[in-house]
Amino acid sequence: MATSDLIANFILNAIDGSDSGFAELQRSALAEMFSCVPSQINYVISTRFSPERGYAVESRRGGGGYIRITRVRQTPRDLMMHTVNAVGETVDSATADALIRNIYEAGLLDKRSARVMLAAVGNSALRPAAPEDRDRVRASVLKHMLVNYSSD
Amino acid sequence: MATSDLIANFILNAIDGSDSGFAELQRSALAEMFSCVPSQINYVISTRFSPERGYAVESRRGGGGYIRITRVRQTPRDLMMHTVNAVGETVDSATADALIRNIYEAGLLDKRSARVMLAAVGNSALRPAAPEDRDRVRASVLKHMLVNYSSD
DNA sequence: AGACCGTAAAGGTCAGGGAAAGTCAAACGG
DNA sequence: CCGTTTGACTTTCCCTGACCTTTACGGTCT
Repeated sequence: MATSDLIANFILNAIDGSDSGFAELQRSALAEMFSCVPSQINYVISTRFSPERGYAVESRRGGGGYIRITRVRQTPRDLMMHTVNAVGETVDSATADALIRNIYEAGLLDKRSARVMLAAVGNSALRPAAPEDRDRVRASVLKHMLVNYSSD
Repeated sequence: MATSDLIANFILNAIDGSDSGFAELQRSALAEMFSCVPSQINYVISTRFSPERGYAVESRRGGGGYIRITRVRQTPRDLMMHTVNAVGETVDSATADALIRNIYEAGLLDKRSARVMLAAVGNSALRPAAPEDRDRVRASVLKHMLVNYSSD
């Protein structure tokens, strides 16, 4: 089995085995443990713990740095994940709008958060992005908001 | 946990636990207490108790010197306007983070909305935007979210 | 008493070193 | 070809120490 898969499994176990619901790792320690370069940890995270797969990642650099990986809550997981996947690599304004309204109607979002999300992915908010980047940025922003909303 | 975090928590408790609404500290005593050099106290103050995070700092040197840290309170409306203004045309990730945390600490945002906003303006979410556009997009998204949040 | 001065006791600033995570593109392997 | 692995380089954050500025206090001189 590839090293990356071993690392991914290790992280999964760390999340499941913690009562806090997230895994808090040290990149260099993990790299040491699996005898690989630190940047491979980033590779594993970006390929296996992406928003599309239902994970939110926070980190901090410098002394005492860490990487924290949280999985979205179990309850709304399927519906929310379905939406995140529906977003894809790019999404236009109208579709994003409809998706947000959809999960709001389904009771997965409270009203305030729904409004915040709508504001964030509107054409007006994304005006400063280059036109060719806009739908891609919109998709990324939306996915990040969704996984972080449902990850405690 | 890093020493600076411990010091920051100590100061926060000192503010909360005082009826005067501020903490009055002695830099050298605090440094002694945490076994660090005095200038680390300045580091903690400038990184965690900046005006952007909603704190005002006064101090006095010489015999009987002190550092006084006050949490600034404003009316919700003023704080929100002030924050939107502080964003400006561009805003970097660290500043956006501090601004959101500040209005959350002040009780203007519920926790989930704060999390959603933090996710939306994070470097990770804005990655698809061209690097030279990123701070501008971040500013626009943040302002739109704030304005729409407070309108009701 | 009042002005002046010296010293010690605070806090302030800044640059730098080191620790940790992030980025990116090239090399590798099935 | 595509996913994996690597390492050079960058960015962010923490911590320290050398040096600077301000203030209080006490003593001395007139």
